[in-house]
Amino acid sequence: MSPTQTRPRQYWLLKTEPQTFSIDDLRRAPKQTTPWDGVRNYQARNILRDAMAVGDGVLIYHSCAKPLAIVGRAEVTSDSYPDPSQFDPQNPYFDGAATAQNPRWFARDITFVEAFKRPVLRDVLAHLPQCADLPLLRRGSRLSVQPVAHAAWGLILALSEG
DNA sequence: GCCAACGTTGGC
DNA sequence: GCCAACGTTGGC
Repeated sequence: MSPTQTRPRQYWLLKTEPQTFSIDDLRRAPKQTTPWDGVRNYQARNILRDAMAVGDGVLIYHSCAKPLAIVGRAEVTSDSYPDPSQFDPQNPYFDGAATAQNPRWFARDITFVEAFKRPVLRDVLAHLPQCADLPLLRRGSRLSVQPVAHAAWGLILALSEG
């Protein structure tokens, strides 16, 4: 946690395909922490780089999964830093246009907080007025790093507790 | 596996 | 700067 946090805590949602990286992978990661890297969309990049802050809350959503659901919670635990994968030619996320002086893509560390006892299903979210503004539920939305309003955050946590 | 929606690329 | 083509995402 930053001792100099200067704004109210904000909330975010991160999409991940569990066959690639799941909430259990995060739980079992060293220090229960992972770099959230490989993001190659400018809008998502901007959120990652500029909008997030240490201490912010993060919901983890499993896409391409059964069931589609928010499955747990994490916390932002680092400032943004250049995503190392953009510099590695062996990495699928390599970007030849990026340089150390002028990185294009950014990452942050996130740390496991809990796996929901009751994952909050997409089908349920879709019926909640408090969640109507979630980009997640917008038709055709592909944003993998997105904001979550306070009301939605509170409701989702309440639902996760049953 | 399908395909709609979206973002990016590149020719002009 | 337009826009068609293409690749990717991600629910269904």
